[in-house]
Amino acid sequence: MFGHTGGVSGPVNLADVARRAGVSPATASRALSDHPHVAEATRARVWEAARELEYVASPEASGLASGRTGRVAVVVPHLSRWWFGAALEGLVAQLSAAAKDVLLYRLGDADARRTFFTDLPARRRADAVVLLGFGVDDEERERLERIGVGIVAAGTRVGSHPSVSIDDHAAGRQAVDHLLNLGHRRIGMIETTDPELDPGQPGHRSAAYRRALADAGVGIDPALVVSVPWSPEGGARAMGQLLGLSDPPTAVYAHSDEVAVGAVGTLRRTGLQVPRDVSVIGIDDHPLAALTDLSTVAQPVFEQGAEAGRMVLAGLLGEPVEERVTVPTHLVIRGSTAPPRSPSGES
Amino acid sequence: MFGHTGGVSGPVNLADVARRAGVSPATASRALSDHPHVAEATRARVWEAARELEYVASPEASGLASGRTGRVAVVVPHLSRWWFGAALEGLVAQLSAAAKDVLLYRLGDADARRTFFTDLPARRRADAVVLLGFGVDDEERERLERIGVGIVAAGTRVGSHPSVSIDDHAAGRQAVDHLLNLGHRRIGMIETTDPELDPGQPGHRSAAYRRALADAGVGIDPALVVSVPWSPEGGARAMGQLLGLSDPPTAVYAHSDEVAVGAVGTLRRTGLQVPRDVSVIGIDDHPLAALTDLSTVAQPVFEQGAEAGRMVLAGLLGEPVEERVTVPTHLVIRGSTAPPRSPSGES
DNA sequence: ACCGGACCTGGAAGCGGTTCCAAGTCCGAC
DNA sequence: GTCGGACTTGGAACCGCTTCCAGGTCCGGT
Repeated sequence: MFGHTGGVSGPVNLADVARRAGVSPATASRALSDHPHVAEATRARVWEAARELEYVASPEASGLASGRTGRVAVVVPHLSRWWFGAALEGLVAQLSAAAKDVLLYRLGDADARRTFFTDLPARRRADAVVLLGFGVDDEERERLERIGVGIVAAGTRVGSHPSVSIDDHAAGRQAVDHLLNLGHRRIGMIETTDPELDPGQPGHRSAAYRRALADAGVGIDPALVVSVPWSPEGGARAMGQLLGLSDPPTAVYAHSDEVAVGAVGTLRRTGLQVPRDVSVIGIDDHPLAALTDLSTVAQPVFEQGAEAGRMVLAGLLGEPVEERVTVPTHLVIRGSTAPPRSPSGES
Repeated sequence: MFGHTGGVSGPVNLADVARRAGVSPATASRALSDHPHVAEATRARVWEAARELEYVASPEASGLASGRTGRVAVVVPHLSRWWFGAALEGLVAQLSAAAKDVLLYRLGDADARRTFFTDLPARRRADAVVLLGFGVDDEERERLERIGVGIVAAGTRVGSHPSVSIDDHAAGRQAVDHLLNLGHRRIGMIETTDPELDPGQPGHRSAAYRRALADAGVGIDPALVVSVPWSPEGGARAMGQLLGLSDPPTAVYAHSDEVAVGAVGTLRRTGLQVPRDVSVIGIDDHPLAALTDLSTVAQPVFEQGAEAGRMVLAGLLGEPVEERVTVPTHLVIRGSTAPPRSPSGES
């Protein structure tokens, strides 16, 4: 069936609709795009004709003529990770409700990334670009801006463009404070480095850890902080490293649930019990967290995508767009965190 | 920055490139699209001019003129589930390597679905449509075919259009046969019903279960088969139901890993040990399976998306496309399956 | 030296809409 | 009974690129 181009008598054009409705193409066009200054009766007749003919306007033609594409480009670093899929879902829901087409660009590796920002394939292809969990550096941002279309970010900040995200520092504090409140004093952190996500921005989730400990008057032991690339395996490895310390932590704060789950796996394999021997907390409220009874700090992911979608649509309509929306996170206490076995202070 | 339309002196057009290269637009067009019958020197000059000017062709204009859009529409029922994200990743990798734009349509609910097949928004917007884990009934298929573009399916079959998928029956047998080989005779099945996935097709994974038991001479107890909607919670619930039987199963076969993980959760909560008390096996080899040490039947997901992409590209080039590619699955034995505690036969 | 043909290249006609501009209609107001 | 203006409508000029068609060049063959 490939190569077979269309129905019996070729596609239906605006001219066909106009003829059937007994008006000029100009009027038909106005009627269909809900312009003012079209008699109600005429508008109805045109719509009726269009319906009967199953008319679908050629986006190419109307785009060429109007200069608008009706498309929104979405840039993501990953597709198979939960956060991105969920956020994308929220975004797509909004956009398709507004009849915008979604153009998907996945920039997986540095190569794809460079090509994208060099060739700017999105140029002329979309009316706006959404960066979904995709941080860019200044140079990339500048190049992107040269496309001349609206830019919206979700999950990160991009210059002063409208963006929606959580307060990473606050989320980190919610997690670490929870551990502190439980009485933990020797708290490890599994930090994840994901250059795709935030090349420019410093790790707010890490800063929150240091700040929380400082505020609680707990000294920071650099040995308790382990950096790994994002992945459950990374979490497993990091946990192994922490367990190798002469004075291992009684609780561990991981930057994400997936990493936390990896850490829990290592603990189990080692024969240690969670939370009896070690408490573990993550961030995200990944579905996996509920399944594995992991305490975490929940963030509304779908909602962030949806909000980004709303921002894009508002921007496209010329409406004012809030520059910075922060969605709230909240602590979800499950079965992976508990007070330390022996109160801190005793060893 | 919304509404700000482009750089200093407006976008660069083909005419600008042609002028700079000292040729006509016609020749410039031919040179850039690698047509034959263009002198090598001319071609080079044009490319050079295009590079200097950062020329990007207007897809609207070229689409309008050529009748091709350079876009491929992808239809998915979900985005936040692993399978879909992973398959999409494979697909996108192939398509973007061929400079095709990907248009994403998520048809989440019945409403979106109806609208999609009624209005056919994909009409004129793409050169081909890929159904990713998205089954359609005959009526929908017919409407889709009326768009007149190539159709490719991944994860399902759609009429006689090119498709790539696993052999669900074989996968199911690999799982159930594994349990049988371990000595289990009382084997439960957690069946998932997902209308989005396969409205037309019968459950091959279920048929495989019945066939495997029959081949092994094991009678089928209808009470051992539980149907739930796809989700870990569904799996948890189903497991609860199975445990409520007077003679519960010694092993459980779930249609997917996510469901299996839910089942394992219930077992743990009930105080039963896996695999000592009950063995559990799923299908997919979801990353989660490795993390939770779940035995499963692995399927190459990324690869299915990639193959679908290759099929689309071949079809677009007019090359012959295989009608039905079946990718192999293989049993992955992990720690969730073991021989039954008391050999079958004794009760 | 002449001729046919292979190669290159330019001219120009669309592709299918949108929108500016102007013309026409019809009404109420002066 | 005119005249001005608001509302409708049609004509026509693009939007930027592709491609058919034809003209021009240059080469080898006879």
